[in-house]
Amino acid sequence: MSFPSIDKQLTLIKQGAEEIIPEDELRDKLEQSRKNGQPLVVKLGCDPSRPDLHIGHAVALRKLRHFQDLGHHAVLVIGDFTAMIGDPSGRNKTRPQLTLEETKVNAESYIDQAKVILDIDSLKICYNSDWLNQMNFSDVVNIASKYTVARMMERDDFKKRYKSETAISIHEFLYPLAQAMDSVHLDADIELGGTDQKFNLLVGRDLQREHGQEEQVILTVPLIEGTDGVDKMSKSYDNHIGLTDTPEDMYGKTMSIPDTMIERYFLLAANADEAEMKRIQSQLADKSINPRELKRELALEIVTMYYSAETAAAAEQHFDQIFIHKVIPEDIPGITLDDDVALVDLIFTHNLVASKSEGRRLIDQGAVKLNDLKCSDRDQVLKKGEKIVIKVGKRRFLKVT
RNA sequence: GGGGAGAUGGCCGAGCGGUCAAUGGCAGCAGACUGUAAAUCUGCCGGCGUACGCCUACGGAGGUUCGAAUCCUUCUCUCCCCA
Repeated sequence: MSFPSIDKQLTLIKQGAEEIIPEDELRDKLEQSRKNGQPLVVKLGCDPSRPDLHIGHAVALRKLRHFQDLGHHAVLVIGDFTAMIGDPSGRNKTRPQLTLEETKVNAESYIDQAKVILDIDSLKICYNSDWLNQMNFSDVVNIASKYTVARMMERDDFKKRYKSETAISIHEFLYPLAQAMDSVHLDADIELGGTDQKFNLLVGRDLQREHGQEEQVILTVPLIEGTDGVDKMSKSYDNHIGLTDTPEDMYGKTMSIPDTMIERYFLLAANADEAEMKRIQSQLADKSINPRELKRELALEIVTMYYSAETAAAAEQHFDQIFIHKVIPEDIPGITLDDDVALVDLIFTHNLVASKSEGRRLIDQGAVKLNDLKCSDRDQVLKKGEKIVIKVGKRRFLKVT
């Protein structure tokens, strides 16, 4: 097996990376591996407590893919055991604990989605319950004795929670230790993770040292902000772009990011290289391009990544139709009326509004259109057999035939 | 074991006997405008009723009061200090 030059490897590895600790050890490891023709073991842990992946997860997955492309040995650790603990990282409260069965189902869909990004043939997948489940209480006491509370409290989120007087359960301290044991078990050379994982990744180094292993190098990637441009992308904030989203949604959601996020998305979500980033930066800086055009480019690129160029082009066309030409889409839900019905009731029962109150409010605000005509009568009744297209806001439609 | 503080709407966070369906910020929704689902401005933002109204809500359960998110008792949970 031959590897690209060290500099070439480093360039790709560093692309979009937040931190590499310590960088000179990475270089050493790369040199060693190149000399011996021995690939590095690169570990990425994933949390199967949620089944849906989004492009935030994809940042780390693509980084892992980079290592695969360089000829290294990628290992995806499914944290089915650690999911039972519930990683508190970046959270301000304890995560719900899941059972092994629950995580198993999630893990399968996770792998299925990760396939789109990773080279599945050369990927090693393992479950950390395989070794963590074997440990007994005295083993746990033993590794727990290797770490002090003061060190645990260095972790930012623990510190914050402690300061803000929110609960920290003892078992949460075990999470970093468990994750570190994964590194020991795999004798990992490099571990990847989001910036919120930095502490956990560093614990891996400590435990490896305890076990007489060469310490892993850690590489963190930024956590991408969600489509609101404010919070970290997360399903629970409802600001995520899911890997299994339809191409239309994926395109549309990308178009909805604030302008300030354009650069970041290109770098983290679209894999833009240095030259491309430079171009984008200068275009944004000198205003030689309408930011909208960059977003189109971005959206097209992202959809292409997860689907195909043709699908992406179709998604773009779909978007233009609806949002620029404001055409009513083809595939809207349709119903037939068997009786006269109040408009408010109809849009409520078909989930176009969350409550009848909201429906009335929207009608008052002129947000409801019947066949493209504003309807301002909150008592509007639709007659049986009437054919009409109802539009609530810009995106909610119902066809009555 | 002892002493103290606290639990408020999706989140953060005011309120501390009536005027509280509860200030404000964030998120969300809509309208205008536009470059799009960007930015900005405006409006809405518990439910049910066409307005007055009714119901449900301020950790749970009781109680005091004409009246409680606000006071009392108790339970659950959290935090701090001392041992």
